[in-house]
Amino acid sequence: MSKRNAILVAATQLFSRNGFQGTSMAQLSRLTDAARGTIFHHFTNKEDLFLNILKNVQENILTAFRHHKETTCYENGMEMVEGVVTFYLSLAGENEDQFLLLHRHYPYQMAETNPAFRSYLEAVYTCLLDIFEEGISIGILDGSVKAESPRNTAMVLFAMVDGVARFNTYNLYQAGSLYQDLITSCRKILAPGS
Amino acid sequence: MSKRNAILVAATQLFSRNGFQGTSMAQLSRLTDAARGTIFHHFTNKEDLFLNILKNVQENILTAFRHHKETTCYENGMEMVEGVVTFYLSLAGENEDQFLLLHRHYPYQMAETNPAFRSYLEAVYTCLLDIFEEGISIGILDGSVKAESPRNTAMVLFAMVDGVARFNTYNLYQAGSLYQDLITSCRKILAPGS
DNA sequence: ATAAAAACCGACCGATCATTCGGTTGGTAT
DNA sequence: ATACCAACCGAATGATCGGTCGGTTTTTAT
Repeated sequence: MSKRNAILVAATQLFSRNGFQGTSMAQLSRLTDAARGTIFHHFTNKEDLFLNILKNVQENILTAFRHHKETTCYENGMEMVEGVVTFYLSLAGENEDQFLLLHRHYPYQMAETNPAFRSYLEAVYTCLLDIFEEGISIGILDGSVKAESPRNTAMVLFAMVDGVARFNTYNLYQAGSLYQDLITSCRKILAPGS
Repeated sequence: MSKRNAILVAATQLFSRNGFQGTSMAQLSRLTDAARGTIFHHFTNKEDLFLNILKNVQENILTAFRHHKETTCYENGMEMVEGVVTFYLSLAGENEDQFLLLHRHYPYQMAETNPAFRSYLEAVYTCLLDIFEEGISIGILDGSVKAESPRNTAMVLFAMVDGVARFNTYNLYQAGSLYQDLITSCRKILAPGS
């Protein structure tokens, strides 16, 4: 792995666990065995490093979902939504650092003033909401789902799934066993009335 | 208002908007017209200041819900849950800074090592989940709600409500009009099958 | 083999950080 | 009037911060 990549990986870990402002370039230098000057050779400044991490996160998530969509097919819309929810949770489990980064408030704070941050974040959430919405819309056509506004229902659904995932990162309760309840709630939200 | 209180209010604003590590005592001193020494007269250090803020947040939320419970009564469990959801959203709207603080990751990071932080956060979420669970349990008894595990259903429900509230703070989309969809989803999750 | 380019290094810089401390002020009890 | 104490102040401190720069090593292309 190139040193530039090693820096990105280590910085993702540090930024997600200790926060952007809670991470010093000295820490990052120690963790990567790269001199501080080397880090600034690859990235113009600390913020640029963070932006590149966010770019990685965005590409990773978009690629993963594109691949998921191409390699799986479902009987109907309801099954597709359920599959997407399951895939989202497993992806969040495999890439803990990247998702923890998205669960911190700092990226969204940056997005208020820096359009580059905003566009990466928008890309992530637009992608996620689009997939949820697509499953819902398909489900409405094939009769497996009933929803008034597919977009709004997708938002509420995603808020629920992401909320459960985030609740786990709080480490206040062991909420890991909520998967079944989550899926059940999804089905109830989408199910057409008998 | 006492200077100590003014410091607490201003610090809540700064910590929630710029983060704990993104706020300097110099900033806080400027915003409160209090010398830096004065802040350290009232609070032993920056972390102790943050802990006192979290204590305020906890007391505020617990008091608000206790008052809400004492002054309102509902026809059945389903109505109670719906009322609690509505009250939670309005409370979050009135105390933006306090809830934004809870939506940042830093308090939970502190809770990993500092038991005082952990106990305040646990108190908040235990209170919230208890109220959701109570509504669900009452609803099961009066027939307005059906749920397998009241506690787990309460968690999923709360994750959904809080997830929507948080989504608004991202300022990526205008998700403010999700209230109706949220309530609808709540009812669908809890509704007994015809 | 050689030259150009890219990667890498760490001492150094000015700014800023949380915290300390010696001292002043204003109110209150005696 | 005196003594006391909590509230308040701001200059000083040492550590740490992000970032720079001149120079060395490694890689690549010719």
